[in-house]
Amino acid sequence: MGRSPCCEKAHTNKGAWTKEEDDRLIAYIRAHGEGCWRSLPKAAGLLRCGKSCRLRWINYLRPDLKRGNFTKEEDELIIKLHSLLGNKWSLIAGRLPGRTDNEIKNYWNTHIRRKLLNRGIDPATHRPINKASQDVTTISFSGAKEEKEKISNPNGFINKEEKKIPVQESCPDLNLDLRISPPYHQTTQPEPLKTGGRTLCFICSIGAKNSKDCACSIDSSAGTSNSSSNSSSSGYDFLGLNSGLLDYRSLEMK
DNA sequence: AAGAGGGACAACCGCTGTGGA
DNA sequence: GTCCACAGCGGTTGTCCCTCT
Repeated sequence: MGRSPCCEKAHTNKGAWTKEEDDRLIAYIRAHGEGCWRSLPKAAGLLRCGKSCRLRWINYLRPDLKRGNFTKEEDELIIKLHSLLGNKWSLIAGRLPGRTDNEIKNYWNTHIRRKLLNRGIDPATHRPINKASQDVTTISFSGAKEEKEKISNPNGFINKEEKKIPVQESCPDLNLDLRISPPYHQTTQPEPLKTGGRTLCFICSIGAKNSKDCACSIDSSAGTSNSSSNSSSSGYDFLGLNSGLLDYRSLEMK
């Protein structure tokens, strides 16, 4: 049994894409649009697997991609979103126009992770490293895999660049300790966020419908009491998520 | 100058979710 | 309810390039 391979591997190219392959793929998608990736390589005359074509298009050839360095604003937005969503790179990418999940994932692993460590913040939990064990409720779907790193730095110093930087001093300019608190009180219009008569959980409200983290079925009557029209006064339209649209300009760094 | 080591990033692999038969 | 094809996702690997010794 088992699943058949996605393509005939013996007859497909692998590795870096050539200019000619790129041109063929672009021309084909311009003419026929995206979709049906399995049959695309053959139709476009490419000796590539459909998955490879899809990845190449999505990550590098799409015309709406924003190339170049990440801005400081993007940096901070990624950090905030990661603290909320964990390694849900596609969701994070969805909030950053012109950026791809792969790009963000690479950028996280190569730049931001180190940046947070230098600030004395655990990139997995977004808490100060020396306080990571405190009982603070934060939003994160990622596990505590980074315990190893904490254990490997028992003296409170991290990595080569920060030999002289005690972790104890967490960054003064960025508070990433994101929390959810229960509704302060019911507003006059305690309408839960509903779509088609169905109450949406927090996960769904941020666009992760049907995710395994979705709690709609678990607690559909919890009454998240969100009101997008009066979110700021209730303090419960968390990051503007009730509207289903997170505008990063509204994210304010403490 | 040359090799080692590490960083950055493109690409691949394997798994999961979804929809149709 | 089950099987299968497909798209999409996240983790991992491969490779290039730069810096250091």
